[in-house]
Amino acid sequence: MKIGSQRGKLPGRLVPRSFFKTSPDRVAPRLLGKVLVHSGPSGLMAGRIVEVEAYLGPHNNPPDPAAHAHRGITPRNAVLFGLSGHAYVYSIYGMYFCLNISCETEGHAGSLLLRALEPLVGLEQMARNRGLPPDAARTEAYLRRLTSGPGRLCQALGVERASHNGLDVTDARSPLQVRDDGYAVKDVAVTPRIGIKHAVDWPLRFVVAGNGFVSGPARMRTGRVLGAGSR
DNA sequence: GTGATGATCTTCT
DNA sequence: GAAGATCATCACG
Repeated sequence: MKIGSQRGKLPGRLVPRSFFKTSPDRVAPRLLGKVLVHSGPSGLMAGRIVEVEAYLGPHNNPPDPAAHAHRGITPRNAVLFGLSGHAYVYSIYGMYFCLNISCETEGHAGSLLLRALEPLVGLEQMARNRGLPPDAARTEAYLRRLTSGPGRLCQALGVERASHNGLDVTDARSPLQVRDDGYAVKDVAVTPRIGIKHAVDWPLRFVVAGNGFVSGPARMRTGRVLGAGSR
């Protein structure tokens, strides 16, 4: 399929690279409400970003011990040290993938982990990719299992390392894009990051306050709501 | 609802 | 050789 041929069908407008050029803790809250779009062999799928974690680059003071870039560049994390706005996809626990977007300037290796989407387009295909039966009722509990969680959203959209690592999400020709459809998030809440062993209480996880597609146990789905003007 | 357990393998030391 | 930015399932209350 020719990607360019369906450019006009994609929701909203492309988010420019300049959007990603600042530090992860500043970009992450602003990324909430944007739309992740994947146009691949199995069709168009899209979801609204409702949960993002920030991982600070090794230049940060103090350094972020939970970040993959913490000990410097390796073959795995090389994408993070390049231009901002590129997909960093890695495999985790031998069975899942996680999708990040590089940010900050070249060499600074800031990273944004996409942790949950609210599914918008291509729900049937997402369910197939996740190995779930189709469900006409589409209860919230069912929809949550599609894209609530970093491993789940990659599986739902068919994102994996071999074909998606290094893609430019700010390129109109890319099968993986971040787009802005004008949706405005009301409140952003902050919590500690999930599933890490270091810097466990740094407030670098950002969620759309009150959104049902945020991942994790109930007590982790709410947090301190950021005041107006801080985003 | 919560907490524990195991699956499974890539990456870096 | 160990750790790891996860998830599904199970027991329990």
